[in-house]
Order: sequence, then structure tokens, then C-alpha cells
Amino acid sequence: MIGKLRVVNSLSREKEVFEPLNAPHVGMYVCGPTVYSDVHLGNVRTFMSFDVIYRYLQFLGYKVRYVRNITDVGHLLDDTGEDKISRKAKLENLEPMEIVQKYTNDFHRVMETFNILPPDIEPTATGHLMEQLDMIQELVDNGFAYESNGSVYFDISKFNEKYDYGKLSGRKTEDLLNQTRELDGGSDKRSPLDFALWKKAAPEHIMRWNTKWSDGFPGWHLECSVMSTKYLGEEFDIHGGGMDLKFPHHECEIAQNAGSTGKEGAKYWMHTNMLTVNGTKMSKSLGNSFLPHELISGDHELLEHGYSPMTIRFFMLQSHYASTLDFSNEALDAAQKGYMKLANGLRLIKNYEYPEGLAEEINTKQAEQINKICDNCYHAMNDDFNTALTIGHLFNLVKKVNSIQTGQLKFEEIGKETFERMKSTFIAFCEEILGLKLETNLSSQNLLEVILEEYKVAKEAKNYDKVDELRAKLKAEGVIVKDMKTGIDWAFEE
RNA sequence: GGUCCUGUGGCCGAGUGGCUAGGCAAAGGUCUGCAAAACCUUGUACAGCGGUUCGAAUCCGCUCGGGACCUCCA
Repeated sequence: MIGKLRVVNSLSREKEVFEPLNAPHVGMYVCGPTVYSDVHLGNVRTFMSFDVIYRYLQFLGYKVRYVRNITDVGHLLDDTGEDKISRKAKLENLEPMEIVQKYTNDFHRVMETFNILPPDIEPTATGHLMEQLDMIQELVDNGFAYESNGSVYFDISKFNEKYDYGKLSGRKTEDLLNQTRELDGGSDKRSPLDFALWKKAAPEHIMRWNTKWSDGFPGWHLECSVMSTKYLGEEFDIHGGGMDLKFPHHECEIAQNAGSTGKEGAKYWMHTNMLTVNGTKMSKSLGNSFLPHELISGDHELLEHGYSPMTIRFFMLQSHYASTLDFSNEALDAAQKGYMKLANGLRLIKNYEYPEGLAEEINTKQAEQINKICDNCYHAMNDDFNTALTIGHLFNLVKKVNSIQTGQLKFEEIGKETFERMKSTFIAFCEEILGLKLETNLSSQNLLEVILEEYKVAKEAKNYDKVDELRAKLKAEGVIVKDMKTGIDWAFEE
């Protein structure tokens, strides 16, 4: 390993050296989707960011247990106390579990489309009701929660006697109180800051469980505390999620963990930033959100045409996960060309082998440059998973690879050792770490070979009409013919 | 209103004190039947003003612009 991995910890707001609690094991929990409708692109960015983090940690040799939940109940919509799943179920006249299954399946398909690896454990809230009830009881026993009219609430003021509610998002309880609108008379809460652990269900509420507290359902924040603790322990390494979950969701999680176990859960908190469209956060209510399939097909009023999943992945990884990323046709088009350039480089180097028995005539400058670039890839990823910088370095390797193809750089100048390092580094960073894979839309690889052979023959015979015709034919397939001193090859059209 | 983030060349986007980020676009060159691709070269970039420093895009202050969270949201 080159250098140490450093991550920006939302808790300290500083870049810290990453030191797992129980190396080589790493526990990572990421807040997953609420499966009540299609995932939108913003969700994809978050899960893609943590996918790269997961991949890189594994690449570094850590044994990672990655837990990403599915929220299938209890996500309060508003003051009505109705949750997202049951509202949708009523709307579509389906069983809540049908909604859950439908959108869970859809979610998995989308994740696969973008080459996002599945987590090691994907627990559901409904599958952990007993554990949630246990944690509620613990919180009540410890004096951090109270029952009120069949519901159970977390008691922020009690919590603050011993802990500090708001430390993650930098909020002060007094400020929060000043800003919070007054409770309507009907509330069972002692303070507007208190949040629900268990909600008594209204008669029309369809997802409900009969417990000693009431016939009701769990609060949203609880499941994450319960499931992270169950699968990763009272203290674990990384907890992630989108920025917008920082408050109140993650703040509540910390409170629940501390209140029940005495430990605050995660050592490192990591937050991904938002996707924006024309500078404004992508969200459904603003009508500026894209569904993954719309971006791929181009079937959206804001889009001129579609983009392949790997182009989108590349586009997203070209910015740092903690920065906002703005969507535009121009930016996407530029990313498409850039991605094809990278993909062509990847395809080339995968096919290259250092020639057997070739005498080395090392060009020290070239070899040093290449080794430096390889080092830089590690440095970039070690620096808080800087995929944007990593991609920049990979493009520098692409130049070397292309130079080999055109014969401007020779194998013997690089030497076997450096060549092998370049090859393995390039492939590992593209495929294993960034999760970019080649997308071949060629109808037939063999056909391509045949046409290229035909092209070669025509070229040698100086039959230029035929040459131009074949060129056009291949271009229609998205393939560009490359005439070089060293021979004829092809590349994906950029 | 409170808390916080942010403003980089035509566009996107890295970069927290001195070391060419990178991609797209543009210009010139090499190569070529012509092209394309590739490679090489080129761009008075760091919102404005002031300060700290031998030296600042990078630190500090002010001004102006953009955004997020404070209610469900990745």
C-alpha cells in the first residue's frame, strides 16, 4: 500500500487517517432507500459513491462487511403519521409488501445497471421489528424515552443531560427550539424536538403491529440504529449516507445508539453531496429529477439524447463525492467522449502482453513517469477517495498506452516490470475500484475482424473507394478505424 | 432568520501556501491517398477589494453571487 488512507469525518469535519477498530475488518453501514417509488439519480450517486469506497477498502485488503438497509416501513410522511409505503399501497391498491417488493426489485436492477456491487447484508426494517422493540425498551429503561398515549418518543432534554444532541450537524438544542414551529395541540410529544420511536397507528393505517405500547409502527430513525448495531456491533467504522440525512436522521441515530448502548455507533461518518440541475438540488417536487432509465434512454424533456450507464458512472466519478455535481447535456456529452477515450485505453492495455524475450532498452524518463502516475492513482484514492483526481491520472496512463499503440513508445523503453505495473494498475483502478467496465455494443466481434481484414486488403491495393465504404460501414457501428504506421486497429467512436 | 458549504480558463471539474490535475471544446504541428484516431505544442483560470507571508486559487477580513440543511428526501 502506498501511503495512508485518509477520510473526511463529518463528526470532526476534518480529514483523518483511517484506522479501523478491528483491522483487517471494516464495518460499514449506509442508509439505503425507502422502497416506495423509483430510485432517482440522486440516490444512485450516493450508492455509487459508497460502492467505490467499498471497492477501494477491499482493494486495500480490508475485510469489509457492508450493510445497506431497505426501509420498508415507518418512514413518516408528514403530520398525518402515515408512512410512505402505506400511502403508496393505498394509491395503487396493493398490499404494502407488494409495493416494497416491486420497488426493491427495481432498485436492485438499477444498482446492477450501474455496476454497483450488492452489500454483504441488506436488512429490512420489517424484518427487525423485535430488535426495534427491544431497543425502545432499553431506551425507556435508561430514561431516554417515554410512552405517551400509545406512542413512544425519544426524550431530547433527558439525552442532553448526559450527551450532546446535534453534534454531528452542528446544531444547538436552544437554536433548534427557537426555529421549530409550535406543536399543534394534539401532539403527544413533550418537546417538539423529541422524535418518535413507536407510533400508535390511526385506524386507517395499514402497516401495523400489535405491541405492548399500542397497535402501531416503528419510527424511521430506529431501524438504522438497530440494524447497524446488530450486524456491525455497538461501535463500527463507517456510517454513510446523503448529506440530507445528516439532520435529523443521523443525529437521531447517534442519540438512539448512545441512549441504548452507551456507545455512539460509527467512528467515521461520511456524507455524499447532492446532484443538482442548473444549480438546484435534484428533487421530485421541483420536477427536475431524472429517473435512471430516462437518462439512459434520453426520454426526458431536459435531455437531448440518452447516455450509457458507464458514461453516467464515469460522469459521476469525475467529481468528488462530497461536492455537488451539476447535470447538463454539455457536461454529459463531454463525459461521454472522455469515457470512450478511457475505455479505448482500457481495451488496448488488456490486450497487450509484454513481448517474450524482448531486450530492454529502458528510457528512464518514460519509466519514471509511468511509475509516478501509478503511485499517483493510489495517492488520489487514499486522499478521501478522490475519484476525480484518480481519473485524471488514468488519462495520463491512457496517453502512454496510446503511444504504445501508435509505436511512439516502445515496450523495450518501458521494460517488463514497469509495463506489468502499468497494466495491472490501470485495469485495477478502472475496473475493480472505479467499477467502470467495457460496454460492447458491437453486434459481432468476429464480423469486425472480417471487415477489418477486408479493409486491410483494400488499403494495400489502394482501392480507396472500397476503403472509404468500409470506414463508413464501421462508423455506423460506432467503430473508428485507426490507420497507423504500425498497422490497422480500431477504437470505439468518441 | 439560524447553521453550514460554495464561486477555478469557452464548458465540466480536481486542487487548503511554492511542484504541468484531467476531460470536453479551440488553435498549430507530426502522421495520412484524403481523413479520422493518436501523439506533441498552445491558453495573462482562480468572483471583487483589502490583509498576513519571501511567496496565496489555497490562510484572514469585508463585499457581491450561488447552493444546502433547519419538514420527508441519497
